[in-house]
Amino acid sequence: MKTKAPHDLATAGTRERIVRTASRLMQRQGYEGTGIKQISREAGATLGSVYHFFPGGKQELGAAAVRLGDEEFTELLRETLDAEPEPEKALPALAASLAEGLRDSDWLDGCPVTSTVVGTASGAPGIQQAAAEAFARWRSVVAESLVAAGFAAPDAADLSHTVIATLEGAELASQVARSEAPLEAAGRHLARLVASYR
Amino acid sequence: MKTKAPHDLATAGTRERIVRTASRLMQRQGYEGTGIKQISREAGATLGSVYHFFPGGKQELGAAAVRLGDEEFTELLRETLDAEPEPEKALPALAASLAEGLRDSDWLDGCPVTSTVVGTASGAPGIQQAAAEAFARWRSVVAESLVAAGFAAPDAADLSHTVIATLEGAELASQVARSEAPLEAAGRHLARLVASYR
DNA sequence: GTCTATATTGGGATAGAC
DNA sequence: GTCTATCCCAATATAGAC
Repeated sequence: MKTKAPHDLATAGTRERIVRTASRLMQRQGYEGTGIKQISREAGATLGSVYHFFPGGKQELGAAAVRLGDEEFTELLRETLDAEPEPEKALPALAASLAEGLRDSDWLDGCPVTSTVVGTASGAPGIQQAAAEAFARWRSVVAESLVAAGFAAPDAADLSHTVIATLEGAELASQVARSEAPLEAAGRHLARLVASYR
Repeated sequence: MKTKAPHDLATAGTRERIVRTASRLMQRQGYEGTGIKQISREAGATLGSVYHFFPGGKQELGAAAVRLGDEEFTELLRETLDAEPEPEKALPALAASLAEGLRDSDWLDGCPVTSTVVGTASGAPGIQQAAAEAFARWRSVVAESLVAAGFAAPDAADLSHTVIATLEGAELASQVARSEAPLEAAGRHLARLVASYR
């Protein structure tokens, strides 16, 4: 098994510092709006190191950044859904978590996967695929949680589509409006929708 | 009253050709991924004409592109909601319209407002504000339609948040997954959610 | 209003010493 | 693995003739 990743940037290895910096910058500025030179500078690495670890250049780095965002949100999903076995309570808590992250960053930090993949559909298949895998993984985490809470498997699979889509859309709407209202409504309405399948 | 805009690019004036081309390109490539030279070339205008009509440069043009996307989706919303007075039927129809647009463009044309605004939050306040106004307008169109269908005004205002957020998120999820499934589920679940407030 | 030419900056990417 | 220097090109924006 590989060495576990340290959680703070200071003690992380070069490769990991680069990926985390790329993910954070692309989350705020998008893929096209983020330069490799800026990433290397803010990660405290040289341009040579970036191309050493990512010979595929910016696209390979973007795909790695999306995969990191995938892992992070997967973890948040699992934690929140495990902490509260009733989805009717876990879903509003999840929406509140997202709202907190947005507000604490002054509405700058939305979904890192969405920010990175939007606008790259045409010319970066690796990034598009990494994002598709992220969405699919999140859905399966939600679906498993619903099944564990006693929902029928087909209902759970179906609902997982809308849970992820609604959270994504509400996070975007909250960011644009600079208001927690869309995420608050989303959490409440998702709980109500799920409850209607009991 | 001003002259009505022609609906095909060929007979449109220069300024309008530029805005429409910018909107279409930014929808596919994002704001940062789209160059002014590409816009001028594909619009059949010279660079000088672009800066003549948009002295504020790319940011002013981006804001105009977002406003055009706002108008277009507002129109689709009004048409669909007026054609079917029952929201339980209109909402799935709306989702199906979005899915059709995505599939017909080979999953390239998502929401032009979202594509353009994502990744510009930090440094382009005009674009961010135009997007905020678009989301607010769409919400109010949905809320008015729900009130007309007999829903209580507070419920309608509240639901309008989730209707827009879910459609946006599902359109994004469908685009990334290259599948109509997220939008199909969204339309069905929104109808069910709205029905629960009857 | 339209066009061409150009100034200037920064982008991604590479080479090769260490 | 790290670092510096550099190539090449595209980006936004401007100037000024017509």
